[in-house]
Amino acid sequence: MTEQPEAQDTAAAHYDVSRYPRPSVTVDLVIFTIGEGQLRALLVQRGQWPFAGMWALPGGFVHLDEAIHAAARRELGEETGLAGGDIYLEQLYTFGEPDRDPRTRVITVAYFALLPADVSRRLQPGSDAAAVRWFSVYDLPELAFDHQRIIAVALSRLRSKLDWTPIAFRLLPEQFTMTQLRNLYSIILDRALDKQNFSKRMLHSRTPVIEAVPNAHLTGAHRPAQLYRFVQEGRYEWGATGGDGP
Amino acid sequence: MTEQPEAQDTAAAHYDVSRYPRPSVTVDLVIFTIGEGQLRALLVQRGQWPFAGMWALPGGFVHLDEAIHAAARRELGEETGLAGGDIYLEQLYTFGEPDRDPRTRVITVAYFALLPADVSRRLQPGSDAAAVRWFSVYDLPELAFDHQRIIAVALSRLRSKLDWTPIAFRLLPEQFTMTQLRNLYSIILDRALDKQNFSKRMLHSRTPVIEAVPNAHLTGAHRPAQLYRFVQEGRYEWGATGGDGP
DNA sequence: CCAAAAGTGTTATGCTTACACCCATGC
DNA sequence: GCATGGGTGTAAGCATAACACTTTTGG
Repeated sequence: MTEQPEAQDTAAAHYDVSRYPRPSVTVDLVIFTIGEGQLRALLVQRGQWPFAGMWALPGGFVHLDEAIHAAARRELGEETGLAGGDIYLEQLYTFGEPDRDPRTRVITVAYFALLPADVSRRLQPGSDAAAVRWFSVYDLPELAFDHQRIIAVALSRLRSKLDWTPIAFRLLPEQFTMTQLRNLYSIILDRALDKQNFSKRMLHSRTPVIEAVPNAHLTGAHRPAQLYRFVQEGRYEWGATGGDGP
Repeated sequence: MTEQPEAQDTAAAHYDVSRYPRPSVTVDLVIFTIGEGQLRALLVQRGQWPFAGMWALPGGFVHLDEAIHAAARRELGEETGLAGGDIYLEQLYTFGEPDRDPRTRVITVAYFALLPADVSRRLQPGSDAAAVRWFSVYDLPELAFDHQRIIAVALSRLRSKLDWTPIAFRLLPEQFTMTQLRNLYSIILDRALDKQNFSKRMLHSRTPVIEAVPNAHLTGAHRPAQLYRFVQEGRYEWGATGGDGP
């Protein structure tokens, strides 16, 4: 029977539910951003047992009166100082091996977030002088708990979503050049991409996803580059952003 | 800080972890099968408050010393009588709105399972004369909790995985005709599929996924149909079956 | 003038789609 | 022999991949 431990019917069954031993439930966040030509994730250094001194994903407990996605967004805000709900946040997977935390049984619902490059650059990670740092996902330190695996799963999800959802734009400023966009894909997919074919795919696809910003050009050391913006053509199907669920 | 509620460091922090209020954690199962030309899901009728008399997904508590995927597989065995680990089982999503269960805070990790048509046909659902039944996913009764939504998410996941993973074969017997396979896709995707093009896609794809069984034909009312089988060409990348994780 | 980066065009390939057609069996 | 479902073939269209080329700026 649903919600019943041993498929037993008892008259007082609706009181039993709270008598069973309960695990702790946390959320852990894989916060991605693009910085200095690298895909980076935000990590915090642990101050105490277990895994004292090691780096770990930001996270925390889910409050009893709080939705899981709300806990994830709260943690995101606490960790980055970004209050707005405009940061991409998606539930990743739930990890719950009995021995993943030596203290007690802890089940963690992992989320991943995407910070636009310009946002994370303005950010003061660890403004309280705490040990909070961006790490390249291809050069991670030894991680606490099963966080290595969580990041691997997050990276895998990010990669696979890259070419069938417009998720990439959540890592870029509102306006960007074609080269920036291509570099983003190149960094995440970890392989070279043909300049022209990439551009064609983006601009001349059946349902166009980006459009040129009129009279907007990025002036730099060489020929000015056209600026593009993402176009949401009537609400795109995102994975899961604001609410709780896909 | 990870695993800490308020990002505070205290000396006795490793004792604090178990003092915080903890939610109950369950697993709920969306068990799919193909029966009588329909995509069906297994439901159980609730005997008590809350939602007494209504239909719900099979599920139960995660034991404290038990991995989540182990709990899901245990429930699958209890509900279907199938002990083997050869049934496809994949973590779907974690639902945890504070009010989704009127008894107390219950977070549920939803899984979906795929039963081959021949297996579910041999099955005695509700052998203990309990109210356990297969329902067409396109004609569901009113459901308890947020189970309607869980099924919707499961169906969506099943559909999207259909054409980039060999997940369909987990719903068919080991050998099947091309028409059976096409009907399966047709039922799940809820649209007609061209006979020849479907066959071509299956047989002449770059990495072939099925192969003809030599000298095996299904004899019926008309021309005998070739039997095919799935070919795993060196361990395919499944979503998540046995272990815990994608 | 020249290096560097932006942007354009052309061809080949391969998968998908839409159809038209033949084959084998039971009644 | 004929209805029914199983199986094969072909041509058009679209998207991608590979690659050579022109344009525009700053120094």
